[in-house]
Amino acid sequence: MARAGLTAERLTRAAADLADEIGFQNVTVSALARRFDVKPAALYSHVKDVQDLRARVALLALAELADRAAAALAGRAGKDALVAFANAYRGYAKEHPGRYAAMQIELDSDRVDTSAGRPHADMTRAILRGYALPEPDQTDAVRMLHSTFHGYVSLETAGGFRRHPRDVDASWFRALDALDAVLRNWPPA
Amino acid sequence: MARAGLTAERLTRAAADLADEIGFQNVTVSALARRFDVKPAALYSHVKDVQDLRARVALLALAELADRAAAALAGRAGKDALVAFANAYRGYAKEHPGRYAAMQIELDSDRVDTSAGRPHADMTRAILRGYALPEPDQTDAVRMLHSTFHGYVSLETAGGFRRHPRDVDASWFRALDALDAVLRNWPPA
DNA sequence: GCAAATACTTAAAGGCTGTAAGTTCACGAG
DNA sequence: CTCGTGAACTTACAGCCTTTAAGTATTTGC
Repeated sequence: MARAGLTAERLTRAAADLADEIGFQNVTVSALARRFDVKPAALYSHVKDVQDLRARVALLALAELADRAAAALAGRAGKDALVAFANAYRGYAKEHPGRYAAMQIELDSDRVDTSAGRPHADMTRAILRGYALPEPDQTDAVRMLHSTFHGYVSLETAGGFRRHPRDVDASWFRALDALDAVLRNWPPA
Repeated sequence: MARAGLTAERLTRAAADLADEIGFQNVTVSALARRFDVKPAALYSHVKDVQDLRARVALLALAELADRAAAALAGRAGKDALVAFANAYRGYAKEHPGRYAAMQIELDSDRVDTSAGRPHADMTRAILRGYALPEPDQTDAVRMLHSTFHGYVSLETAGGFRRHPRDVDASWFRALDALDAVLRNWPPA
């Protein structure tokens, strides 16, 4: 009986793919074991429990998205950077719905600190360089940007916009226009 | 053996309370049966299955939130209305995290159409009355507002803003200022 | 007061998580 | 080359959850 060659990393990648295929909620130790033609118990040597597995998927997704966003941001500034980042974000979420869903779980702060937490915050701030906002406005703006991106993608994925005929991409670009406008003219406290 | 007096409505309300207490994910037929001192199988006379139970909680939450939002909106216009609606939304989500989480599941469109779907869309449009936006800008703005509200609340609840000392309420109010500003001066296509 | 509808229980199958103990394979040391 | 040790995987099992089917008890309405 040849061994399957399980690894925490291989399991994580496979779990991420599984999440994109069948939904993050349906990623289970049993389903993953089935994919490797192995008994469920075998996974517990590589992964603590199902929470651990899901957290690993979340961190993988955070890292992947950070890479994409960094690439999109390279050499751009101002609205260009804003749009590129936003589209990278939305594109990743649409392409990898399971991974994106994974990112929304609550991670232990130690896990996030030691890995993909920093890059995100730093990068979102990079978008704002062109708009020259002082603190704490910058933090407020970062939070608003992240909220809008996440909210839009999340509602879109959940089908929340499907009840109106207006083109969903068009609304997205208008939202980016609006964000650019408000960043260029950030209201005083 | 006195009967428990189960009803779809009573079960739904109890499930909603349970969701707020232990998290929507943890709302299970068994847990709910335990709360009524009844065997799990008893619930299946009143509710189709666990999906049905969860959908009912979602619809309950949608209706409750619609009521609150309507009350908040009464007699207000412009930025006043925007802020009142937004605070009602966020307040409900923070007060009822389980119910709020329930609202995010995908509902069969027939369910939503026949109940709490309409009021929401109509109400959000009521906010915009003071800003006099033509279509399709109005739809775009509705989508952006909803995205920002949902995104902010969702990230806040998930602890996404906890890594920075900036006051979370302050950022929220600045986001509302920004939304008001952008609505008053909606960028042309 | 009785028949029929309703409310709930018992029973049971099937799936998932997770632990413990057993077996088998791979690999380095002698 | 073979032996032993540790890692990889399986078997076995306990516990919990969902859901259906069949049985019992209680309420309701005629």
